[in-house]
Amino acid sequence: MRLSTRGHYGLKAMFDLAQNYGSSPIPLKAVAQRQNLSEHYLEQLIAMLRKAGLVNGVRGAQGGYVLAREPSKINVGDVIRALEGPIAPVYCVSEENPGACDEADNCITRTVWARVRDGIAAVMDAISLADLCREAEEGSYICKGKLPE
Amino acid sequence: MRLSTRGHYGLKAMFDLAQNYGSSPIPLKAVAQRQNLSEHYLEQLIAMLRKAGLVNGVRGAQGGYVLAREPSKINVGDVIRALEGPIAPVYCVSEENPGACDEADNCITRTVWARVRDGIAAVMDAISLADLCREAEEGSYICKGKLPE
DNA sequence: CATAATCCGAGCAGCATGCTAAGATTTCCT
DNA sequence: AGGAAATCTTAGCATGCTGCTCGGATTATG
Repeated sequence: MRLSTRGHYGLKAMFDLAQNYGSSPIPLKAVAQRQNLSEHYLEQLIAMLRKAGLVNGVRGAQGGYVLAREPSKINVGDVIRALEGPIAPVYCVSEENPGACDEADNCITRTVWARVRDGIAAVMDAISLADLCREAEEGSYICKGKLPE
Repeated sequence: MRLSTRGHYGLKAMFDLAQNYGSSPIPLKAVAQRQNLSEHYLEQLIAMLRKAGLVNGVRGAQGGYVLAREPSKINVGDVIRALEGPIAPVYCVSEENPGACDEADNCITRTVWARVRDGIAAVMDAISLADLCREAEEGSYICKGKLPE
């Protein structure tokens, strides 16, 4: 039940771009340094985000990346789906193209996974990049230590 | 964001045991056949469930497995944690022993993962094996086809 | 004592992850 | 014009996890 680093790093990068939204394009090198990520690896992640229409690249010197739309119009679910594919605790309840049960599949467990899927999606779709920026601004989060249990 | 087959198959097996709760021990072979799973593979999964105290094994002929407590006292979260480890979309918000942020980790994203974690746990902890048996009994589920979007 | 079952551990092919590396291309700035 | 800064593209690769299989040891029943 784990996210890969793609989603993890990718959201950090998108948050970084959201914080700098409105200014000139942000080069990946700056994002990588601020977020402490490998620049080359980030290139691959941002390519996926670009293909998903979430960011635009600006080539050449003084180029970089810019969010394709306002931070309030991009939510965590968008970012994660672009990087990790459709949300699906198991293949047969994937958000897109859910595989059919095989004969003996007992669908009771499917209803569980569908509810888990919807729970995850509900959380992710309710948080926009703008929300994250605002929370960071307000300092309304616990940081530099353990999260509360 | 996927469950491995351990959680998937393991819950099916536990549901099977729950449906047969109260009778004599159920041999794994029967579970494997009904749920269409590899018996040898199931052995490994059930070993994890046994170590977690969720099932008891009865050795020898006419042996098998029995739930360690009433189906209403075992929920989906128990099963999944036994098979997949603590719920943690990313390592730094694991339910147990959450790793500390490294210096540059931007904790805003951590709050997202913590909320996702809690969302998953809330769903899983709210469903008991008894609930699943009751739903199966009532037929209050959509089966043999696609789940509703 | 044969049979049915749980237990235990080793092994292993295949796949996804998380990178690194090397370059081709585009654009800005001087 | 030309160099520098950046995006883009493709390939490759080590490592670890997954999803099994296999063989056997142990224990109880009848």
